Amino acid sequence: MGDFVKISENENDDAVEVPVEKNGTLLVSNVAAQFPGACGLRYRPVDAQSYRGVRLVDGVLHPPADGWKSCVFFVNYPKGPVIADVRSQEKRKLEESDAVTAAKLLRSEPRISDLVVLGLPFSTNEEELKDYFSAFGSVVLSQVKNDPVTGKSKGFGFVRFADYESQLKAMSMRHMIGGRWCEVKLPQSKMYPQNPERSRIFVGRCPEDITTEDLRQFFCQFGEVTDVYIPKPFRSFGFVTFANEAVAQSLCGQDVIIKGSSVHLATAEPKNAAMRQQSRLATTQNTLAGLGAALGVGVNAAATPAPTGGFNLTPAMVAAMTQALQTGNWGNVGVGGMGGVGAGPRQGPGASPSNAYGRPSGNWM
DNA sequence: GTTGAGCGTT
Repeated sequence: MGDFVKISENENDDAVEVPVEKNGTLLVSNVAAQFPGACGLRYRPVDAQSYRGVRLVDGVLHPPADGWKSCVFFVNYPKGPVIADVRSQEKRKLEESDAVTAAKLLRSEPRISDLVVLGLPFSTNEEELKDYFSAFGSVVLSQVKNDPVTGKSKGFGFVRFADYESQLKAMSMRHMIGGRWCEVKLPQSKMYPQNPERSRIFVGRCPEDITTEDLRQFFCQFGEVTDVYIPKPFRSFGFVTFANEAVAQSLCGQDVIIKGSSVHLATAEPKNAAMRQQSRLATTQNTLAGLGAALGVGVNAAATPAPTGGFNLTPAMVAAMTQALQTGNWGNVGVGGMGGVGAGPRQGPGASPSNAYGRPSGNWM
């Protein structure tokens, strides 16, 4: 039984040893403690030229057949469409599609977010909270939530940093504040509302020898896979369900190579739901056009050729953006920049310094 | 004057 797993960010980076649980599994949370934002692991089996994902169930990573000691594992991050990995699977034979171009452009820094601080001493005030977290970087928001009637602290609050690096640092460790261990997490309110129907993708053109395990191994590089289904008798397609619907949606419309076969990924929504989706998209065209303008790209959900210089966003990209517009969360779409999109609140480094102790403007609707 | 998992009166 190995005590540690060697994990590194990239092939050339030094590995970090992350402890294995008593039952031989590895917790994603432990990986994320060393690699903030990590959502999974992949590795190179000796007999394979492509990466293989580590099985992930409910935040628990299960050891591959050869165990944790067999090789170094690499960190997966949820940065929206994982184009680079798809392309390596395809041996870079395919032309760069519009979706790939769009995804590369859209794939910038992760977002800054307010962070919830749990477990504060009831005596800690907003100034002390800010002073503590200033050790990690510039604090642009510090709040302690009080009981409306008693006026006393409820023992939790919120902080926000001016830059994402500070946020990562603060999120990657526990904090001793006023003599108590406190937790710092992304707020629940910022989590994606998951729609089970949109978390599932259709995998078409499957070869007959494909197994649910093949699909699971391939798709877990993009995010946590919660279910794989191949109808019996074999009908050349299957379904893969992700824990995060944005991951599923980011893959739709692509062709990927699995076990040497080009399979097609599409939305698994029923037809009537797809129709409703279409009309919903139509209503957001103006907003998306504004987004496209901000990014300097053409936006066209029908993927017709752009006049000049720009490129199109596929329906899958538009779907991901639409979701972001509706939830106010761009985290899994990866659209960078604090301003100019024209949808959703603007908040953060650009906000006035007098915001330091309160009245955050980030209301996320 | 007490408490101790959680999620934000604007």
